[in-house]
Amino acid sequence: MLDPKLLRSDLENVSKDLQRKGFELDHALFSSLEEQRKTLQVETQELQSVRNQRSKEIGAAKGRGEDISPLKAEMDELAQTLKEKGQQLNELQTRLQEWLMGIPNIPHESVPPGKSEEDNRVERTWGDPTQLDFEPKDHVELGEGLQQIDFETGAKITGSRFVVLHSNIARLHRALIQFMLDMHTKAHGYTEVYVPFIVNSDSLHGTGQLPKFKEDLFRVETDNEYYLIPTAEVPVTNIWRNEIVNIEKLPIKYVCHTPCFRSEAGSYGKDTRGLIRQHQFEKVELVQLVHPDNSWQALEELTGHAEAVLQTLELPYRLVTLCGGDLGFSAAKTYDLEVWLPAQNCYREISSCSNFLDFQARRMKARWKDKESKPRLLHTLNGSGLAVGRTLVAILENYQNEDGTIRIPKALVSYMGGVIELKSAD
RNA sequence: GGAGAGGUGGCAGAGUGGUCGAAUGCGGCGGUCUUGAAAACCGUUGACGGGUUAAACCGUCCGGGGGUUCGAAUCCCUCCCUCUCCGCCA
Repeated sequence: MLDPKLLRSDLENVSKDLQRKGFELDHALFSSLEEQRKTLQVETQELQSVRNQRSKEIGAAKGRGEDISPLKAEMDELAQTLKEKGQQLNELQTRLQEWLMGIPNIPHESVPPGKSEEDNRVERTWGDPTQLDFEPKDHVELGEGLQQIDFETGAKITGSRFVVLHSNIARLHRALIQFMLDMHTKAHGYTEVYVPFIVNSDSLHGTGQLPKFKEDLFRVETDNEYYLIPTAEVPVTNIWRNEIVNIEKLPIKYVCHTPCFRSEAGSYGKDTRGLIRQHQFEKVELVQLVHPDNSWQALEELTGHAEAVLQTLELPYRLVTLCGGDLGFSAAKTYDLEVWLPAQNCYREISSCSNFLDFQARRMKARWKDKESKPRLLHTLNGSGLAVGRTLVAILENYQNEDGTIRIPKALVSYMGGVIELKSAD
């Protein structure tokens, strides 16, 4: 959520900045709601003030044993007016709040203009695209060839966009998770957390998935309004919802492995082949809560932590800055890491690292405080470190041999119990 | 699932219709004392919103929502959460 004070004081510029995200701000609506709110709020508060004063007088008069019935009659009318005004104010504030919740974050000035991913800016490339002296197979062909990736059974058990992994590919999938968690805890100073995979709607409002993106979520059928998490970002960031953290604890850095569940509404027909876009996938997520002065530096660092995983696995990738139009709802700036996939002959997203500034923190009331000052909003960041399924895809495709076997990256051999190659007999 | 107890400020904990945003203790901050620190003593210390150049000032908040009342932390309804015991169970 944006700062309402900013909207009141600088509507023109906010509006201009939001256009870079392709968002049209309704000036007239805001101005009119805001004006009504102000008038009503002042009126209501004045009435409340009178009521409080009169009530005290009644109390005092009663204490002296006086007749209070004339005073009470006067109060009846006041109470009635107050009730009406109060209700109007409530409705208005709810409307304003909902409207505000639907406004995306303002893109940072360094975010390139543009409408779609074609306008994203490539910042740097690491490694050379893998050269194979044979026709590369894609991960589906490789996995099915080894009889260790089984989409048909996934579809039978549940439906499309689900998968069953077998034997050493299942193990490699697990090895990747352990490897990533170990790296981020040991080398990058993150604390590992384990969190619920089902969350309530308050948490989803906090990080920005609700109210606008309900159709992307799986709702759990219970009396409570519960959802499966679309990313660990939701439960992990919400650890600090409605909390005030002592400045000495900053920065807070969490790493968390969870499954992620996404309905993928609106992506019908897109990436229908393979592991790239599943309803259920594993992700190791990096989350930071930092002092507002440090969030831009933290974004560079966090992105570097995700890059380190790719580098250690020796997977070629590039780093792009998302353009305004491709930027997510809550983010002020996002770096995507795109890994090279030989079979597709292109780079594909494997990590997304964002700075949200105080946008999520304001929704969540996640604040920090030092000795002298009042509570102030934190800045939040997160990034994939990395998406596990897509990393598996990248390894299969980049480390394939002509006969369809797969070499295991050096860094993973110990996690694979010494296995150095995936073969169909496994 | 059954029975019971409870949710109050950073924490602990009093408060059962008015002068209660809330005693007291701890913690925090400032000071006295001290070469310094500790102890002791004194003072101070909630959040959010409106308002103001700044202040003054005003409002809201005692788990959430609703109700009764001139007036609610306190009474009623409802939901959520925590704890204890029993049952079941990875």
